[in-house]
Amino acid sequence: MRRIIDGATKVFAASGFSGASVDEIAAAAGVNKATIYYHVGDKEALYGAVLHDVIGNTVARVASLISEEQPVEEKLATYIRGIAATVEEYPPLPPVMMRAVESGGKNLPAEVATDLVLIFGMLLAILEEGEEKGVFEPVNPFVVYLMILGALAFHRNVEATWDEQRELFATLRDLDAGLYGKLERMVKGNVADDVVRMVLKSVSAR
Amino acid sequence: MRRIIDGATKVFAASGFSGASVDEIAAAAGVNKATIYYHVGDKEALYGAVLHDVIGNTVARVASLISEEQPVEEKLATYIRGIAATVEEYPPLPPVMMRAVESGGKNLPAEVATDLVLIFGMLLAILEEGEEKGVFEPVNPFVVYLMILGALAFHRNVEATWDEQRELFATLRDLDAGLYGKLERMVKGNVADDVVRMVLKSVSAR
Amino acid sequence: MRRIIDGATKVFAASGFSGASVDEIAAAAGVNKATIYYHVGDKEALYGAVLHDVIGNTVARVASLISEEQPVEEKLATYIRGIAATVEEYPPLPPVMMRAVESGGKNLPAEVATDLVLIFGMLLAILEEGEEKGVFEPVNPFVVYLMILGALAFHRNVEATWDEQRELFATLRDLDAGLYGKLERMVKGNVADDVVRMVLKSVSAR
Amino acid sequence: MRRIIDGATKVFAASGFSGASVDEIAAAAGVNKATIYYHVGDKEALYGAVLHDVIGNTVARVASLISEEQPVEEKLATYIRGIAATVEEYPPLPPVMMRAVESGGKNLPAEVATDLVLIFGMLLAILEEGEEKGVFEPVNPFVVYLMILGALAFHRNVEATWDEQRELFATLRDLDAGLYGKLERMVKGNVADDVVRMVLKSVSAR
DNA sequence: TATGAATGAGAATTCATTCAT
DNA sequence: CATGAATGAATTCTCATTCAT
Repeated sequence: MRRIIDGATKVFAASGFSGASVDEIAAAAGVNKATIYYHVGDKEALYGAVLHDVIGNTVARVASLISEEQPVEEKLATYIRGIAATVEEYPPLPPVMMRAVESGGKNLPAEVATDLVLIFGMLLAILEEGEEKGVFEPVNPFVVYLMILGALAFHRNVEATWDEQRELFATLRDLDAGLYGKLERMVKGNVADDVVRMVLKSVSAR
Repeated sequence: MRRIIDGATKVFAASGFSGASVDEIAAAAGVNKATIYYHVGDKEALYGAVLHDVIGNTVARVASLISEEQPVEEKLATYIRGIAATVEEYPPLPPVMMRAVESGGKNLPAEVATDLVLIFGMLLAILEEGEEKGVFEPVNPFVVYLMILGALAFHRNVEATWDEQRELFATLRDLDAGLYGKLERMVKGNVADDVVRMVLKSVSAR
Repeated sequence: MRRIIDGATKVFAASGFSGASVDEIAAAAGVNKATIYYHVGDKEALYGAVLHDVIGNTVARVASLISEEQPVEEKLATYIRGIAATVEEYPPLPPVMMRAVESGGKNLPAEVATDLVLIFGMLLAILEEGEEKGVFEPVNPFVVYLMILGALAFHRNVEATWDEQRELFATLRDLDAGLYGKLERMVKGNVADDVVRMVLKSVSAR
Repeated sequence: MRRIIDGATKVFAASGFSGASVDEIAAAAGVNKATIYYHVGDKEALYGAVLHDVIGNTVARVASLISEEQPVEEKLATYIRGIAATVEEYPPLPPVMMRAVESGGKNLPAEVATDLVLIFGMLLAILEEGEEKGVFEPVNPFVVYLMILGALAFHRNVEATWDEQRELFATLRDLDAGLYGKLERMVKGNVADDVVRMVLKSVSAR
C-alpha cells in the first residue's frame, strides 16, 4: 500500500491525472499493475488516495507545528513556513493541491475535500484570533489562503523546472540579460520568508 | 482557424493537455479532425497555439489599460484589475495558465514562454518604478506576481465550481454551519478588490 | 461444496461459461476464491461439476417419475412433464443445458455427456416401446428430443424475461396491439400441456 | 463493413458473446481492431449488428419463399424448410438466435427484437389461416415456433460438433454400440423433413 | 481447510496521427 | 482546403490462477 501510494504520488505529481499511466505508476511503485486495482480500485480512486495522503499529511504536520502559546503573528508565520517546509520536502504537494482545487471537485473524494477545509480552517482560526486581539485588520481569509498557496505552489513549480526550461528562456536571456538574471535570482531564492513578510504586512492592523 | 482555436481552448481548459482528445476538440470546433492537422499541426502545436492566443491576448489587454501618466499605485491596481477582468470575461485563462506553469514547460512553446515573461515584465516595471519613487519598498517581484496570479486563478476556479461541489462540502455544512456560510461568502465575493488592497498594502513603503 | 456449486450454478446460468467470472462465483457462494480452486479445481472443472449436478439431478428426477406399469403414452407425457417440472422449479436448467449443447462440447466433461445421453436414452426407450406396441409410428427420436427440449428451454427463457423486455416489444405493442396481446398470452400460458398434446399427436400411430 | 460483420458473425457463432474477443474478430475480418470501433461502436453494438444482419436476412429469405397461392400446409412446410435451409447454408444462425432469445433481451437492440417478432409473425399468420380454413386445429403458435426453432437449432449444433465430440461419446460407444450407432444416424440424418412431417401432423385438424 | 495478496496474460477501448480522395 | 477511413500503439481494467500463511 505504502509503495503504491508513493509511486502514484510521484507519477501523478510529474504528469497530472490524465498524463499519468497506471503502467508507469505500477513500475514506479515496483508492484504489478493488477495489485493496484486489487488494493485501491480504479485510477480515480488511486488519485483520491494520493490526494488524501499528501494533503492529510500536510494538515497534520502544520497542525503539529503551531502551539497555542505563540503570539498570533508567529502562528501565521509558522503556518506559512509549515506549508512551505512541506512543499520543500515534499515536492509533489503543489501540483497535486493545485489540481485538487482546480479540478473543482471532479474526481475529488469527500475525504480530500475535508482535508482542504481543515487546512483552510486553521488559517481562518489564526486570522480571527488576530482580528479579535486587534493585531490583524479584517481581511478576506480566503484571499489570504489563495495568495499563500498560490505563491508557494507556483514558485516551487517554476523553480523545479527552471533548469529544464533554460532553452525556453534563452530568447529572454539574449534579449535582456539583466531581466533574466533578476528573474533567475528571484526564482531560485528562498521564497518562504518573502511570503511570510508580505502576508504579515498585508494583514497587520495599521 | 478561429473555430479551431476556440474549440481547443474550451477543451484544453476543461481537461488539460493530456486529458483533452483531438476528437473532442474537433467536435467542439465543428471541423474534421484532419483539418486540425492540416492547419495547425500536431496536438502539441495546437496546445501552443491556444496558450499563445489566450495569454497573448491577456498581455495586450493589460498593457492597453495602463497609461504612463497614472501614479504607480494606480498602475499596480490597474494591472491587477486587468488580469482579474480578463479572468472574469475569459474563464479558460486560469486553468490554462495554471497548467502551463504547472506542466513546467513541457508542451510549452517559446512564444508562450515569451508571453509569460512579458506579462511578468510589466509587473516588474511597475514595482521598480514604485521603488525608485519611494512609494514601494523593495520586494521580491516574483513573489508578488505569484501571489496575484495564484489568488486570482485559484479563486476563479473555486468560485466556478462551488455550486457543483455543494455535496462535497455538505459534511462541512452539517458540521459547522457558521464556517460554511463564511466560506461561501468569501468564495462568492468580489476578490479583485481584496487582492488589490492587500497587495498594495504589502508592497507600499512604511 | 454445496454452496460453491449453488453459487456457480446461479452465475453460470446467468452469464454462461466465459461470461461468468470466478470472482463473481466466489461472491455468490460466499467463499474465498482460492477455496473454489482447493475444492473443485479450475473454472472448467467447476463448470463440469455444475452441469453434472444440474443435469444429473434432472435425470434422476425424471427416472423416478416414470413407472413400468404406465401405458406408453402416459410414460411419454410423464417424461415431458418431468422435464417441464424440473425446469419450472429449477430455472437455471435451460440456459445451462442450452449452453452445454450449444458450446458443442467445449468445456463439457464426459460425465455430463453421459447424463445427456442417459436422459435421451429414456426417451428413446419410450418411443421404441410405443412403436413395438403399435401405439406410436416410427419417428426420428432425436428430433422428438430436440423439439421437447427446445420448446421447454426456449419457452422458460422467454417467459422469465418477458417482463424485462416490455420496452423492447413496445414498438410491437404500438403497432399491433392484437398480436402483442396474443403473444403475451402464449408466453405466459402453461406450455407443458401444449407440448405434451402436440408431441403425443405427432408421434401417435394414425 | 461487410467484412466486419462477416468476421464477427463467424466468431460470435463459434464462441458466444463473452467468449469472442474483439482481437479475434478483427483478425477474422482482416481489419484493424480500431476500425471496428470506428465503424460499429463497442462490442455490444457489434453483437447487435450481427444479430440484425443474420436474423434480418433469415426473415427476408423465408418471406421470399412463401407465395400467397400455396395451400396452407405447403406454406408451413416452406416456412420450416426455409429456416432449415438458412441454417444449412448459414451455420452461425442457430447459436446466434439461441443466444438472442436466451439472453432475454439483455444486449438485444430493438431492431433485433423486431426481426424476431417478424419471423414469428409469419408463422402466426400461417397457423391462423390454416385454422380459419379448417385445415389446422387450434394450437399455441408460440409452442410450435419454439419446437421448430428448438429442433433445428439444437440439431444443427449437435451435428456440427458430433465429430469433435467423438471422444466424449466414446464411453457410450463402448457401453452400447447399438444406441451409439442409432444416435449417430439420427444426428447425421436430414432433420428438416422429419420436423416438417411431425409439425404438420401435430397441427393438422382431425 | 481457508484466505488475502499477488500477478502474467489478455481483454475492451481510446487516441494521435496519416492518407487517399 | 476538407474529410472519411484506417491503424499502431497505448491505456484502463479484468481474470484465472497461484502461493504463503
